[in-house]
Amino acid sequence: MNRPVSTDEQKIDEVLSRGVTEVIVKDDLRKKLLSGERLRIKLGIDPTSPDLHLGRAVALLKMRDLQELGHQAVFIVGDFTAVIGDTSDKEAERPMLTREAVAHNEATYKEQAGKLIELSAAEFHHNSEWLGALTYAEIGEQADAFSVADFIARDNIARRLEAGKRVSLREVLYPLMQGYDSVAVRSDVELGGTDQKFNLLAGRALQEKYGQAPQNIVMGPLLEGTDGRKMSSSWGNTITFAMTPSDMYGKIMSMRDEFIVRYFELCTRVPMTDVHEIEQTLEGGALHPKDAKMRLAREIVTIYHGAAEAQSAEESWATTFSEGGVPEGAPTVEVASGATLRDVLKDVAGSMSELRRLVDARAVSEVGGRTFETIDDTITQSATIRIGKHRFLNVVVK
RNA sequence: GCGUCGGUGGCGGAGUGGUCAAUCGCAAUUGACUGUAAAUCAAUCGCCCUUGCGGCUACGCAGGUUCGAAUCCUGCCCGGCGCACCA
Repeated sequence: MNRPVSTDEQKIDEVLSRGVTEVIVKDDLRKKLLSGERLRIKLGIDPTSPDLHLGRAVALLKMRDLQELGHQAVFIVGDFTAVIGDTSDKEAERPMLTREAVAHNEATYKEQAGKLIELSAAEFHHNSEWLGALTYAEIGEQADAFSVADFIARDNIARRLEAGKRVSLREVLYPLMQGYDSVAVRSDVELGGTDQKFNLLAGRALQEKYGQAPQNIVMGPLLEGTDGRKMSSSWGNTITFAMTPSDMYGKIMSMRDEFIVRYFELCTRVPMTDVHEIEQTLEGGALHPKDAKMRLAREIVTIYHGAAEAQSAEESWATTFSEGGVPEGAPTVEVASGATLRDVLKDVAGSMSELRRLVDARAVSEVGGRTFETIDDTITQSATIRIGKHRFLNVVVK
């Protein structure tokens, strides 16, 4: 479990550069990594949502790299912060998480994150252990490390103030809590996204206040979703760890070309020399973007599901979309002979009006067969019905 | 607490008594083109049906005025801002 700490300079430099936007303080961290000292690497996890997406993989892969260098992974489950949470979401009233919910999400997290990191060598802590025990006096003391101006200067706060939006005092407390986590676990390095910069820096400030050496910070970029916007579950542009191999493969294939190289760098462990080569051949036109993407999809699916599954996802994708076949895993319904589209598809479409529109748009057809003309068309033999590009339904006539 | 401005479709944001199911932008869906990419073009984008210049339900909530209200009035709820109160 305690592997020796590696001071391989080349590996260390890759750790400090691949998928990294900023390191604070870079020289100091580099020196520490080279010193052979075993460092404590902190990564906070949010137990509110059980589904990890590829955006999270950036920090987790970084953690993995550091683990391989022999450093100690320290995960903080934000069970306390999740409750008091930051209210930046417009959906107000964040529900109080029950202990069961936290435990459940944590278990899911471990299961999913375990694809990327060595779980058995990682520490897990709950920040309710120490945050819940703080007294008002101590909180006041900590709060003294920051000025109101610091907060107002923050981009996201400033923008909301500008726009006349409400900013809760509670949100201002958030960095204090995250910062104190670093004190509690004696963090040497904290990982996070660039959006976390302020909170990460708060850790340094508080550690100094408590007489600890301030942690170094490694910030990674925020991964774009498949459509180029910020990856967010509400946009539907995420790729989650829990997706089936085919879904994951398909999602990656429908991603914008311009992110291919970025995804290789951030979401895979393909050596950077290969990544650079892919980048160059793509630019030179020697490599078709589709082929690059297929390799990318294979690499990523392999991480989460293994090589065999990746292989069959690729084959399934090829038959479905290149040869007009049917994907595996399409839902199946049984109907009586003579059933009409309206009977069979109203639920799939969402509403009758929607189904009418789809049929009018000639979006509903039998795979390899006719295109339906009206919602009263009947189905007399088993077939696979396709709605638009992505939705399939196997219909079995009894 | 007082004053003031505001709460409209997934989001932003028009509309301020009469064809308003609600201009427009974004997002989304579908078709064409493709590599299930992007870009582009086109259509759709509350629900229901016997598809009609059809019916029903919608503009924070509840009432009211009116032939008629998202638009006016009253009360309540929620948010911003200002002032005060409390210290």
